[in-house]
Amino acid sequence: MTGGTQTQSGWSDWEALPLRLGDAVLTETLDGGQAFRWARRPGGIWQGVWSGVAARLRLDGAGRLHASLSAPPAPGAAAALRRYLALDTDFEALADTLPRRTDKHLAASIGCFPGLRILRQPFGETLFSFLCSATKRILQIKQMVALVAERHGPRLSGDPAAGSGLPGWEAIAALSEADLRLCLLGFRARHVHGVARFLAARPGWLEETESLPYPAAKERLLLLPGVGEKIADCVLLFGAGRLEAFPVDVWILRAMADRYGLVGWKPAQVAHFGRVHFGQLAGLAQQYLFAYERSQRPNRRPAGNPTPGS
DNA sequence: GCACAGGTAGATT
DNA sequence: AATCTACCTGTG
Repeated sequence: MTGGTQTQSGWSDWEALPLRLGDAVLTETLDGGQAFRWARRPGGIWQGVWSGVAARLRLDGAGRLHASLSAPPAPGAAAALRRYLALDTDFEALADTLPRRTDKHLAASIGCFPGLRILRQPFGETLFSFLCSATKRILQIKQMVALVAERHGPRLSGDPAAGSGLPGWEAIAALSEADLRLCLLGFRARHVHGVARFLAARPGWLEETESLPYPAAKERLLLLPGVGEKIADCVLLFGAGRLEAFPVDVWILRAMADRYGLVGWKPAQVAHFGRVHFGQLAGLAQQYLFAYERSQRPNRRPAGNPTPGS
């Protein structure tokens, strides 16, 4: 180890990124259910890990985003951060092409989260994360994923507080279903284990899937155990930048029923409506609607809470 | 103590 | 083809 403040602290100097956004929007982007490996630390610093890179993000008083990487940085870490944050994509301009002039609710949702981004996470890690997501809250998904990383993933260099990366699919394939259950995955362990074996038998399958056009890529993801329509679309939206992917979950079903009058519509019907109504960037629209809906009723049960005494 | 959680898959009608 | 259910388990 040579001297210098960077290696002493374990983190590189803060560097400004070409991004301005509000604190609530940053929180929604990093911790709103796209990614599950970010934690807010004292001082409003977000720390996250993906594909062997550990990064810290914070906003300055003017709302500009600043980043610091674990030191010594992994090769290509700076480029990995730009890709992860999709800095080459102008989401505000894209949001402007959504039908916000004719869709009041969409306009309101965009207005609530100006600058909301779709992350471009590693494909394989996104698949793993969303296999863990079935009927779990974000906090619990984060706990499961963190346990798998701590127990079975590679320790990152630099600051010990940088944590561990997720194990790759080859490493997951070496785990038993019981190992995964010990990480609180529950019945999801069988799905993760099944996917790991599937991928182990097909080298290059995942990479090829990521490179295919959206319909073909989705068709292939649906072959995986534990991957249905919703998870396939989440993996393609958050892990492959396919902004046409339109995941339909309980929040979107609620939004469509309450805001668009689509009461009683099935997920497949809502998915079709989304594609037609929102177009090629339906996934971006979905993220605004999702964020808005969660902000309206955070952590609340459906109305009609039964009274225990009756 | 008990329903619920950003679902999926297999059984049943 | 549409609807019902089991699957795990930490939180509220």
